[in-house]
Amino acid sequence: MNALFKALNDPTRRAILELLREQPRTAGEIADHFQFSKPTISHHLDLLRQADLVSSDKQGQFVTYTLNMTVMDELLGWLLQFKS
Amino acid sequence: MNALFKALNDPTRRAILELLREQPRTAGEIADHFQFSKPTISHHLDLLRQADLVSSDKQGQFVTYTLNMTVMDELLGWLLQFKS
DNA sequence: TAGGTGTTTAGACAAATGTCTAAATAATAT
DNA sequence: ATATTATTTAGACATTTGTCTAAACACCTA
Repeated sequence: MNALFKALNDPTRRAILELLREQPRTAGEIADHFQFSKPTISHHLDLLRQADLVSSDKQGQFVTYTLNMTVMDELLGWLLQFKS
Repeated sequence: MNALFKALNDPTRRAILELLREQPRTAGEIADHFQFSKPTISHHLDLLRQADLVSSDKQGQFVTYTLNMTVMDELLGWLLQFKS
């Protein structure tokens, strides 16, 4: 839960999630959408992976990142606890 | 949205929200539930207020904090965008 | 085996964060 | 008035965070 909120507490990381909502993308493709350096984006992806918000799959030299919804459900559950 | 995620990115602040879920409480009552100093809790309450997650109401020397659900709905909306 | 491309790791650094103590403010009670 | 209680403000300080550049690693191609 800590890693989840930590990962979500950054606008760039949230934008990455919204980007991946459309389709999986490679690290490079993701980086191209932002003005930060590739190492910076790589670090953001690492935090998203630590929170289990994305999964990564290496195919050759490319690493493809995919959105992982299951952990969002955990957040949803936490949130719904307040709606009652 | 930034202030919201920032406010949620701390276990103490999330615990405060869960505490206020039961009923409104004064700053002192809230502080009594934690081992941190009162100024520290006061600061946490300030961040929660900035995110509009709680509202505060001063009556005499006591300040009562109340959970505000409307902004949680905003988060819920953001979350549901991924569920489709 | 080289050289090129995609990605991550390492290390540095300024800015933000969470905590504390001491002091200030505000309301109440004697 | 003075002291007591409730809360916040101010300032300090160590830790964490987001960013960068330079270098390393991994894979591919000729």
